[in-house]
Amino acid sequence: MQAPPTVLRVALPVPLQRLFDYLPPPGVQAASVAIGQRILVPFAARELVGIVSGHGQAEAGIEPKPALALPEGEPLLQGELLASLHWLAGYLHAPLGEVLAGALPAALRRGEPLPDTAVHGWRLSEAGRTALPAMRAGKPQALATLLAGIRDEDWLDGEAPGWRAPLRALRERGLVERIALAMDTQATEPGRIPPAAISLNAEQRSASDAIRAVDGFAAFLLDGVTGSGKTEVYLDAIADCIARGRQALVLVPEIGLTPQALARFRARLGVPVHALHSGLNDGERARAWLAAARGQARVIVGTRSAVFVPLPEAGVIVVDEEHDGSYKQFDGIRYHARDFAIVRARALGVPVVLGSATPSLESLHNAQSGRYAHLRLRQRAGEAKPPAVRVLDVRKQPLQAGLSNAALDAIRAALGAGGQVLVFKNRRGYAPVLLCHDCGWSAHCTRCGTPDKPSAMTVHGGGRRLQCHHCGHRRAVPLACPDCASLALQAQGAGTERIEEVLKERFPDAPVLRIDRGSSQRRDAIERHFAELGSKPGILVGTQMLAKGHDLPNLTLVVVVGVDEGLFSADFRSGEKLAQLLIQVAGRAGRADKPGTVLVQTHHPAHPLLLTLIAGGYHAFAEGELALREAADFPPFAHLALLRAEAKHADPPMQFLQRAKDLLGDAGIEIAGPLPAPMPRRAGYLRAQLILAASERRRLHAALDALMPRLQAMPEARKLRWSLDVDPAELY
DNA sequence: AGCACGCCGACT
DNA sequence: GTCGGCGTGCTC
Repeated sequence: MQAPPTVLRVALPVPLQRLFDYLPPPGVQAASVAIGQRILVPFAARELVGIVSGHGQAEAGIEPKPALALPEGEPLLQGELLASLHWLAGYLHAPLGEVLAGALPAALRRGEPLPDTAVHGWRLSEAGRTALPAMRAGKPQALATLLAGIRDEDWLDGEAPGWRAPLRALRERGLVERIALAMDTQATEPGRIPPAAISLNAEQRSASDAIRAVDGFAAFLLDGVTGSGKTEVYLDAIADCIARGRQALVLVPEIGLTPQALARFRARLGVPVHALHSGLNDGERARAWLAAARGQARVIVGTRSAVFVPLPEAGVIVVDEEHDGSYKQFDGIRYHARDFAIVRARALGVPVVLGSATPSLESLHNAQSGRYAHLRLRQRAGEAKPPAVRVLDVRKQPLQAGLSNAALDAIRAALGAGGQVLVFKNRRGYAPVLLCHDCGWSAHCTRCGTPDKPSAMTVHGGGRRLQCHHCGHRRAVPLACPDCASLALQAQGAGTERIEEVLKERFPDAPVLRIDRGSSQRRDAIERHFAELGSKPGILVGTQMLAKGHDLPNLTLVVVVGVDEGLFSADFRSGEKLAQLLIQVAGRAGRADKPGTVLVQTHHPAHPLLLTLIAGGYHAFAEGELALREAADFPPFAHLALLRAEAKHADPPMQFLQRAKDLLGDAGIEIAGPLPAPMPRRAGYLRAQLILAASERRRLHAALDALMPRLQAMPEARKLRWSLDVDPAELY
């Protein structure tokens, strides 16, 4: 017979691979505290919020402290989610406490009380009904008209964007009142747009039938060209899931969660759709997370971190644009939301649908090996033809801000025919370098780069500011050359700002809109830009942010510049990324009845990636690339982990990684390095890395299981910053 | 990771 | 004579 527990084993958000024992708070029995409950405990000289992860007896020699409080009587993490998070901590070789804390929304991680998840609605008060007929036309009046009947806040978010400002005005005058609604009231709220019948073509139908037919876990790769209507298939699967009384989780890339996309889901599903993304404040995020935990949120659409929502009544998980790089977290807990979504779907026993026009090589490989069901959508809706893609050889051609005369001529022709043009730059931050025309001096970051290969700073802010793209360091452009005092300092190369300038000069009659992180911090800024342009002839200039998103009905020409960096990058994934980007960008041209053209400017017109991509499309490229990956023993044919280290001096990282390599000994895995990282200096820190690879995942993890505790125990480990990245997205 | 403790340099 | 630099050590 087991003695009753006296202590609670608590997982704390500290980088230590162990649990800590506490007595329950005064007056509470240890046995009455559930695993998964939040618990406030004293830890060294501070207070931390931990998660109860077990019960036990106090160990000899340790006097456990009493916990301070249990914020609530019920566990926040339980069932499948808790089990999956345990698995994730093991897979990432990360401390359980950090993984569990990372799964909670920030407000709950800080120990704040559980928010109210009741749904609220607004309606006119008695005074409001009296005042309405006499109100002046305007936003408050329009909102007051809507509020003649009860409207819940989700409905208002979807159907009356920006309703909060006029509401404030009405509330201040006492014309409206807030009412708590029951969930079912909300779902059947009159005035909600009824779900439109989802009509599917034959391909969509068969994909949808395959998804509907599964009972339990199955993974689907929904592999459909741009415009083939993958969203219709998602909507159908979600509608089916709702009809069966289950919850649906939809993951979308960071830039994919637009108000329009949400509105579409809301309108088509006819049930409340809960958004979970970085645009929400902590309170709103906690509320959506908890609403999912309580089964109140039936459809949750969110970015990367939404993969951590509890789904007590899960029915389906969808990962849109599954190849997108934003699913991988780059700091802290380095998880991959797509991969964790698959783990969760398996544990939940529900289907998971991975959708993309340009699937990751991992997913294609899994589809080919039969682990995923491969659903292809080959038809573009609306009879739109795929665009004609042409390579423009710019060797020895005069370039203006990186644009050749041939490209400029094509832009002129497209504008002349009433079309819109997208000038897409492959990577932000290449080039606009400040150069002295007299002596050749150029501006470099003092904190980054190596002496032989200093890292150039790029010109921003209309030519007045310099910024380092590696560490973010900024300074003003000097008035004169520091070396020769000449005043002939000029920006060289073509960032999007330079391209914009040249285009404005060349095409003074056409609107030129630049869209990148500098010019449009917020999502709605992009929306405004698009609205501004409408369907008039004009030119859009931008980077990655323009690769997908809004339909531009009149977009007839896409010019791509800066692909050459992607063709010859050191990273094994750069070819895949470039191919995906080119296909995504090309997919934006030639909607509806207008044929589109894509011009790819390059100094390497015969590069196999470009030739294969143009002749055979993404799948032909992927075939070839998979063969290369197999020959080179790279993912998905090998499994990688990257051990990174950095410090203010060069030696400790290299020595630490060498120690790690020695500890690994002959563990039966491939080890490369330690090597200085390709960009070895970053913000004054010197970085190095050790690449670990194995053809079998088990062997890699067995080696890491043995290595990690020994690294953590090393005294040197405290003197530098180091981290392990399992399944790194990039090798630098 | 924090945070305290501890032991050496430039300030009122 | 103190304030404060960050090296070292610990956290139930």
